[in-house]
Amino acid sequence: MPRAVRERQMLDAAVEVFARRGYSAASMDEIAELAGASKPLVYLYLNSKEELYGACIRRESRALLDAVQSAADPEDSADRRLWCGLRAFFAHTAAHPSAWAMLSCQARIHGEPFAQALAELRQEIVDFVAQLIAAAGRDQERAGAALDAEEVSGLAHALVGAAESLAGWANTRADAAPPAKETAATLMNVTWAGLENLLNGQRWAPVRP
Amino acid sequence: MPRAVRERQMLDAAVEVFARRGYSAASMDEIAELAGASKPLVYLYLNSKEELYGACIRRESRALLDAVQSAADPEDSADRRLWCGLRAFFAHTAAHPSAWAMLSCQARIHGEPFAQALAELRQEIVDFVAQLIAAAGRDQERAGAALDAEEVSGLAHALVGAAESLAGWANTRADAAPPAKETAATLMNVTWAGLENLLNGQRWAPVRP
Amino acid sequence: MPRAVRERQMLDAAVEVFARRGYSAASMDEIAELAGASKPLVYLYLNSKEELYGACIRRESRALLDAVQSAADPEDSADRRLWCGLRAFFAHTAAHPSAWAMLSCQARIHGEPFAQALAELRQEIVDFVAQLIAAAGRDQERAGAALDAEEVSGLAHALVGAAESLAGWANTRADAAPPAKETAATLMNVTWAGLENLLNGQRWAPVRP
Amino acid sequence: MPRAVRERQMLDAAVEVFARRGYSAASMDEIAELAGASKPLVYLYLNSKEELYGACIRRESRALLDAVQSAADPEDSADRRLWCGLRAFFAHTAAHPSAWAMLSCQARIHGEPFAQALAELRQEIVDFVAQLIAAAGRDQERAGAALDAEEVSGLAHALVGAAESLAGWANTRADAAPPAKETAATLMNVTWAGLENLLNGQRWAPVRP
DNA sequence: AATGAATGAGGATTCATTCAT
DNA sequence: TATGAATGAATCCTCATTCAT
Repeated sequence: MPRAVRERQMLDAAVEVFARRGYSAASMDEIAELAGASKPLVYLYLNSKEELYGACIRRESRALLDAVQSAADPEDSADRRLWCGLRAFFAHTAAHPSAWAMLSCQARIHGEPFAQALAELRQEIVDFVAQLIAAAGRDQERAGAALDAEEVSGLAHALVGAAESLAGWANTRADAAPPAKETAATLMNVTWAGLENLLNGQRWAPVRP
Repeated sequence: MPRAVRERQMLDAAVEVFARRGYSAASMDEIAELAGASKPLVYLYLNSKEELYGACIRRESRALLDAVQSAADPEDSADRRLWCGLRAFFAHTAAHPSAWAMLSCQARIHGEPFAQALAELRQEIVDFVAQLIAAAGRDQERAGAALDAEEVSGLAHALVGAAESLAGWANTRADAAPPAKETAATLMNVTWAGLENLLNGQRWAPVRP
Repeated sequence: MPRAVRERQMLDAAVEVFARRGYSAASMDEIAELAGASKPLVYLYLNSKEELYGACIRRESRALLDAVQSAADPEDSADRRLWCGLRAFFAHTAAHPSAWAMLSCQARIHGEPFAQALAELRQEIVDFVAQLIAAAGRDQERAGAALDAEEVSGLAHALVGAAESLAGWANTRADAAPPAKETAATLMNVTWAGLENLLNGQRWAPVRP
Repeated sequence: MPRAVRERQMLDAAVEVFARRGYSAASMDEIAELAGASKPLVYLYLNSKEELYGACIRRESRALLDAVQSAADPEDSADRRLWCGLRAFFAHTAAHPSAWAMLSCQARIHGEPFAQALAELRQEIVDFVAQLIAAAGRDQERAGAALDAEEVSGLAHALVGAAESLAGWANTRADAAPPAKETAATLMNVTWAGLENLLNGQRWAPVRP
């Protein structure tokens, strides 16, 4: 069996196992067995548990980022771009549940190796969303209402967190998961109006009872 | 040193270490050392790694839930209740970063023991938010616009995910973390307008370009 | 509670636990708990696991030896003395099953401490039986047929082994254990005729087919 | 070194150590060292202390049973069969003293794992002997004197116990152990006459002085 | 391209034992 | 007389990793 094929099988198996168990509880034995190869071969191709994990993360984050970024047509309006990106995001996470479980489950553990790689992926997504929000602000053509970078970043984090949460929620109901389109709509429903208001300078404020 | 005190020290240390490393990578040695006690004593009081983890999770989820639930005055309007709950949530997670790291980091790993307990905590929070949303719908007094349970659940998940993400984001900037009030405001800004629209029967829809 | 009483409770508990688990698998915790005392007290009175075990063995072997030896009236004929000794043996082992389990189960493990003490007890019993056999030989008043010491020792070992085995067998059928008298009769039935024959110079010999 | 060979070395070492120390006091470290292998290898091949013990017991009981059962020619008379079986038994236990020590030492400890397996081995031997006794009864062709099953079982237990005891006795005098043939003769001497008497309906009875 | 054989290092857990009171 | 608090030392077991073939 040619090396490239074997290597892909190994990564597939590793993603599966890392998703199921987490990094430290995953065992190279289980991975090798699931990959249908002997452990020395796994080591020959991928060197160590840490590198294997790194390779999994790189492969899966690239795939997810590609899916999201290529879904947003730069010609479109900001809300359409966001909407398309979200649809692509939910479609991808639903199509690759193990990959998403691996990426999302340990995104914030600091001790594990490659926590940084995971954090970077997350940052890239957040940045992408932040750009969309900023672009929407420019579409609005109201320089006065411009949000500061800090605030945009916060909004992007909120949006991404909501998306992650919805992706996980959708994946748990394996039987009757709502289609990506619907999940994306839910999220647009909750957030877009608020974003528009913000960009128009309207803020929610607590009403003294 | 009396047992109760020691036990609390141990739980504190364990929360710290579980947060730093995750369940499986955490070692009882490290926990015992951080607690300033010997390993056998940890076992004497808390029986096993699994039970220790369980005790940590129970203690910290209860504390977080209490903080959030007791912050919302049932006499208030729905948006005020949500606002107060969020403020309490962000204040608590900021005050107990390790606890929040422990609770949030592994919320979705399935293999670990107590994944279920974690999932239940999350569900309780989601339910709490879902109630608030439903209550807001009733405040609106428009029976016709009532959202179905499924949709409310989705919205709640989105909101909770956004909150979790913001809490993590706030905690990473230890130096200049925004105050809970501000973070809560950000989240209300993004979501409340959308929720109100929904409750009024207005939905966001993609505009064909 | 006076020391003597407590000490007896401890020995009782220890015999029970040593019988159930064997020396090394028995834990001082279990013994202390069963004795209804704290571990430090056990150590105060009995010093160490090894000494505790020694005390148990001494107490129980002395009791068993006393029972057997005091049952045989030196005025009686050899077979009566043997018969009475066996009855006493089976009665005692049936009345103190834990003690017998403790004494018999590990009689031959060499590594354990006090294996020697156990071996000595066994030797004392064997010697007692050997004396009876030798006495029976003298009763027979046939100097010519005298068995050599070696052979007598072998016979005694056989008899004692048979008795031990029967005692264990009787103890396993807790519900319907045969009375000591019957067990003793079984053993006399199998062995006495053979012994008499031997003392008369008749030996069993394989018959070429 | 091929796996089969290594595995045998491990079993040999384990039998040795279990015999010396008993199950719970035996340490996997000592076994591995005696086997000339590392501990992980022992675990790789034999899974756990418990399974290793089980494997030892199975191997050694099978060997002993085979030796005894194949020694008795079914064409022979009952006493010859018994005699041959005993000779084989004593020869085997003398040739494999560790195995016999392991099998006999803990035959009656209840808590240990595999106590049942040991008990079953013993029962198989007892049953084998019981069959011989019953067969001897049939040879006698005196239906009237037939012993009931219960009594036969008791006799078999006595005989087996005597044999075990003699085997242990023979093994302790490593220097000048009597040959198996002699030990077997001793046992036949003590027991066969009694058995024959019983089968002829004659019982020993205490004589009132 | 592929693997059976092998291990050093480390982790969870238990236990006999002691001290301060 | 009696004990709550505490631990050093072992023990079972697992895992990432390598070598010889």
